[in-house]
Amino acid sequence: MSYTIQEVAKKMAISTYSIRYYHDHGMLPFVKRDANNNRVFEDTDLEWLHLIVCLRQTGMPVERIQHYLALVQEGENTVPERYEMMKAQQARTLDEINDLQNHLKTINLKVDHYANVLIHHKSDSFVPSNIPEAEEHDVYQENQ
Amino acid sequence: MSYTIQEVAKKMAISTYSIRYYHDHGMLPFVKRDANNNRVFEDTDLEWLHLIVCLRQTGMPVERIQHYLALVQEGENTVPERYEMMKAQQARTLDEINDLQNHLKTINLKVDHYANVLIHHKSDSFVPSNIPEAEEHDVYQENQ
DNA sequence: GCTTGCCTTCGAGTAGTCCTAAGGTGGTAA
DNA sequence: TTACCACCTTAGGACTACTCGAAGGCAAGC
Repeated sequence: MSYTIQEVAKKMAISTYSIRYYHDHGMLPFVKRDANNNRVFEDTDLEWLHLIVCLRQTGMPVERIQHYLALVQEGENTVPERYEMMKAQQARTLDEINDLQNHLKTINLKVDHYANVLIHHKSDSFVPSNIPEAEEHDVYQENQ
Repeated sequence: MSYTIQEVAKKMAISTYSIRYYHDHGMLPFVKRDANNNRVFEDTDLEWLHLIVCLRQTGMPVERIQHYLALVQEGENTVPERYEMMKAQQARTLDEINDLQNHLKTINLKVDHYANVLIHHKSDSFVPSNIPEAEEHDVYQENQ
């Protein structure tokens, strides 16, 4: 199967701009062109791109991805470095998920608070002020 | 309690550059200055900043955060809009956590694969090629 | 008095994405 | 044949949210 840039963009849920950017920066080395110079993507390219999207969205900079892809093409002797890179990315992603889950708790409190305000004091209750203290239903509390 | 910009940066695990950026862009409206023009952060400022960091790290653009903070200062009649904003952010964050968990699976497969390669064929096994097909232990497979 | 270390402002640099402009190609249809 | 649509191309600029460097102020310690 082969695909146009637009089909690939839809499949991967990213923009055509990003795909061109990755291609122009050497991250999709197997993409071919048709007679009209249009990019033609094969399944192999989709796999590469899927990995690129995965690494980008877990926060790996383009430069590191380029390095990783170069290692893949270099051969089996680069496996130790690739292993370390993926382990680092794994740890990084776990951290990020953890951070997001903590942030989610803060947001949940806000949602609950506003839901309560909307149900209980429908503009008829005493509201002391609108300085930020009025928002302190989830007072920031951290380490120590 | 009051804090220097550096103490706040450490507490929030962000750079002093970012804090100045948020302050310069009106997102920390209660930060005071000492006799030497240095920023002085109180606990109230930490709460605001904590929320800013939370919203930023869950992907809300600075412009939206500015709008949200303006709504907070505007008073109780903006609660419905704030409620909608926080619900949207909640949904967005759940999506992002989900995406990250899927990406993590891909990365886990890579880690496992490389671990296997390192244990079993310690450079003495038959390696067919180093074209990307050699990497296809987690072939990209998606919708349909 | 000099160094160290923190703070300040201002302006420039960066990554990655997004968008516009200007143009080419292929298909359909009046 | 001409018009139009929908897609593709490139080059280059705009944008966001930082990130950093330069140049300088102030206070403490030797």
